[in-house]
Amino acid sequence: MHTKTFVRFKHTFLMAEKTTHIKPTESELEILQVLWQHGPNTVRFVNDELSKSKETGYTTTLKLMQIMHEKGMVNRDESGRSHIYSAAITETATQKQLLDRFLDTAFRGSALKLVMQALGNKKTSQQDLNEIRNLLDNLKKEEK
Amino acid sequence: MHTKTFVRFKHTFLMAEKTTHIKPTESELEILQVLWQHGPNTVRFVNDELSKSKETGYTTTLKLMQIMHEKGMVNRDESGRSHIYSAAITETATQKQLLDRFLDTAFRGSALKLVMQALGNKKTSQQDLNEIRNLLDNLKKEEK
DNA sequence: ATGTTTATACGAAAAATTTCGTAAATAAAA
DNA sequence: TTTTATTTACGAAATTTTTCGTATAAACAT
Repeated sequence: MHTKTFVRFKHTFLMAEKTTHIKPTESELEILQVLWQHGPNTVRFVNDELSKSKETGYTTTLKLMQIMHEKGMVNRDESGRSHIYSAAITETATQKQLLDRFLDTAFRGSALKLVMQALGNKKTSQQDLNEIRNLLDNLKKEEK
Repeated sequence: MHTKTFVRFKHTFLMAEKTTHIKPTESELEILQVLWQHGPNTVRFVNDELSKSKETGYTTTLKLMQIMHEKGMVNRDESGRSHIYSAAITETATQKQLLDRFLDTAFRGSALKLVMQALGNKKTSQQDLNEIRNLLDNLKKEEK
């Protein structure tokens, strides 16, 4: 889908084509994960990867990827007999989208609560904790 | 669905009714949010709340809440004419569930990436940042 | 009492997502 | 060449989620 939004900028209004609303389903996300992780690949490869963690029929994966192509979620190279699919949206952009939505629906928008849950529940490595600490320091500096 | 799990406690094994696999759909989650935020309430109230942010028919909300009741996701008091629904699962337990799942599907399990996105994207308040810092300090102390 | 509003129950349509079977084409193997 | 395997295309069934219409009963107002 496609939504138009008004965005205030200085003293003018601009139309912003919001390419938002990439809303991969759970299955689509699993496929994107494979493509992000391993780069452009065939349906066969993706299906083999998915098969490692769950039952999945070849034509099911194929159909899903064809649909994703229709939606513009993946590109495909049709030059060879087996088509090569690649993600058309970046991992971080998608994560940002999903996170925003998730934050709203699950944590009523409170990033604090989400972060605390994420850190509290899981045993996070010492190194990761340090990285977060650095990020915090940077954020502090930025707002002078 | 309902699963039973063994939980080790001291030197004994106990059967724990794990209300695991609560997988509220997006609509169900919206309803739960209202119940968590405002406490036990009627379908009418919940529907009015939802109506503030989106189109929603009364019987639609009713049906959803009835289904949620069947699933054991909410309790209801049928003593009066208008039934009073209340959340049967806690907000934090549900958040933990959803977060775990979300972490896997969207961030491939990396709490670090998720946290950094959450903090990086959104402008988090100074106070929130401090709270996180405290949490980090506590986590540091705990592992001696 | 009679009509109007407001509830629940419930079936079933509508929409979205996922799974699968089969046909047709191409490549590879025998 | 002839079979066998692999691939895409595609329709449609199966599932899940969401929405809605209608019947029925209770409460309320006139």
